[in-house]
Formats: sequence, structure tokens, C-alpha cells
Amino acid sequence: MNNRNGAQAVQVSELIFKIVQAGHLVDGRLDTILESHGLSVAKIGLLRHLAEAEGPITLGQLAERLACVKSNVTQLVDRLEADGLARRTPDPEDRRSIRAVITDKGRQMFEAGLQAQHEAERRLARSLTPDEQAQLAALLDHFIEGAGR
Amino acid sequence: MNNRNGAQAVQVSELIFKIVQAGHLVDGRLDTILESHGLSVAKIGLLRHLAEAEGPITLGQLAERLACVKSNVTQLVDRLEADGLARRTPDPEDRRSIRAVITDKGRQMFEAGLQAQHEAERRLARSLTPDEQAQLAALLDHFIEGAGR
DNA sequence: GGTGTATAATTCAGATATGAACAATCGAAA
DNA sequence: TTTCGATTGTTCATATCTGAATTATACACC
Repeated sequence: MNNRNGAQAVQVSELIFKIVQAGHLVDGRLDTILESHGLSVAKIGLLRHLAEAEGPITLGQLAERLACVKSNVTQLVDRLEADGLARRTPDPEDRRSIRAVITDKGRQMFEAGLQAQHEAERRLARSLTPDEQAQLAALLDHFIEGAGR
Repeated sequence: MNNRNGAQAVQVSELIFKIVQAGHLVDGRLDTILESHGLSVAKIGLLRHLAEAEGPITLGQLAERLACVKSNVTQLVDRLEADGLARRTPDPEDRRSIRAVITDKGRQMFEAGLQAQHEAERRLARSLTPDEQAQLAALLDHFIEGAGR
């Protein structure tokens, strides 16, 4: 229960590994759930921004909010468009820009997917007490902030 | 600091999001570091198993230890082989099987990459005290075990 | 021994991600 | 106004991952 110095190096590696492992576990679980709703973590993530932004929003803004590269958004919107969940529209103010809008079908799929996602999240967190959940969240905040440098 | 019931749903979603975020942060950081050593998280993960197993080991065993599908191992070993870090050898006991061995160059790159990875891990965990690290590890264990169902 | 089922790895198609190179457009400065 | 540098989205190459279909081989049972 204490922290001798010899075991420190191993412990850090193990902690880091557990963090990655937990992330992958969650990602995989959510993807599985969302797949049965015709969605994925990536797709629902983009749809969320389209649904929250009332009105069309440029692909560049999407890339920024998703913290990813623009070419990724291009492809994601391609697939969303192919699925009929989003549409591209020209930007009246800047002919370089392209805006994306969520379609009615997209909104429906998003709402349904979000419910399923929340349900899955509850199941994932179920083994932790509310206090433990709060502790974990606080520690992760601390970790993320510290690592964000 | 307490847990009223109304905010619960949001809290769970946020917690889950932080877990994923932390995982991606670590993955990205390690990939950046390893890239400067000609490696990646995926590659060093496979090399680790090759380095630890004294002697060739089948691709199926690798898939099992990496907790991924076999087609992934096929491709990863392809790239490792192209980099000169691993080699395929026939399995004398079963002509269906193929074994992989680490090359000398692979072992060198692995050792150097591992040092860099450990250094990066230490930097990532630096903002947490040893006690916080232990708490976080314990909570993640609990979470992973519970979510593993 | 022949037959059928199980297993090993590969191949293929597709999703998700990055980064470099490119085309179109914008905006500011000469 | 013309020109030049910055920005926008796309395309391309590549890495990583999955799952389905395929091929070759092993093994057990009649």
C-alpha cells in the first residue's frame, strides 16, 4: 500500500497500460452497440456537433471540434453523406468553404444512437460506486491536464 | 462533492469520455515518441512479445497475446518484415503455422524504443503523486474488470 | 485409407486515422 | 489592379484495425 522506489518504473508502465486498455475497452464496447444502430463512435461524434450547431457548420470547424485532421472530416462526411445522415452545402460567404448539415434521418439516427450510447455508458460504469466514479473522473482530469502540458 | 441524482447521467457520460480521451492522449503521445525511433505502438507491442518469447512464436499466438484478430497480425508482421525487424519462419511441427522471430536489428530498435517509451510514460504520469497513481491504477482495474463482465 | 471438420494464415473490402501535396479562393499589399 | 501568401477542402499514400471468404493442412472417425 506504500510506494517503495524499486517498483516505481514498472508501476508507471502498468498504469499507462491500464489507461490505454480502458480506453480501448470503452471504444470497442461503444462501437459494438452503435453498430447495431447503423452508427460508430466516429460517426456519432460528428453527428453530435452537427446536431448541436443549429445550422450548417464548415468542415474546418468540425475538424477543430473533433480535434482531428481535416482530411479525416472529409472522409467521415463522405460516409455520412452516403448513409444519408448529412449533406454538404456551399458556404455563401466563402467559396472555399463547405458546410455540413444534419438530415432528418441523421437526426433520428443520432437521437436513437445517443440513447443506446448512454445506456452502454451506464453499464460500463456500473461496477463503480458514485464516489469511485467521481474519484476516477477527478484523477483522469488531473492526468489529462498534466499530460496536456 | 456529493452525488445528487439529477446530474448522474451527465457525470457518467463525462467519465466515460475522459477515459477515452486519456487513452487517446497516451496513444498519440507514445506514437509520436516512437515514430522518432522508427516504431509505433502497434509495432513495439508485437516486438515486445517476440523479444520476450525466446524462440519463434506462431502468428496465432501473437494474435491471442495482442488480443486482436489474426489478419491484423499478418499485416503487422508484413510491415515489420519490410522494416527488417522480424522474420517469418516455417513451423516444423505444423505446416499450417508460421512463426515469427525478431531480428538483431529488431531487438536493437525494440530496446531503444522501449527506453523512449518508458521515459515518455514517466513524463505522462509525472503530474500524479505516487499515491494518486496507485489510486488511479486501482480504480481502472476495478473499472476494467467490471466492464469486462 | 478416405472423408469431413477444425484450424492457420492470408487475402480482400472497408472504417478510421494521419500527413503531404494540390487546387481553388480569399485578402492584403504594392 | 495585380500579385502573392494564407486558407479551405480534397486527394493520395500509408498505418492500423476488423470481419468475411479462401486456401492449405491437420486430425479424428468410419
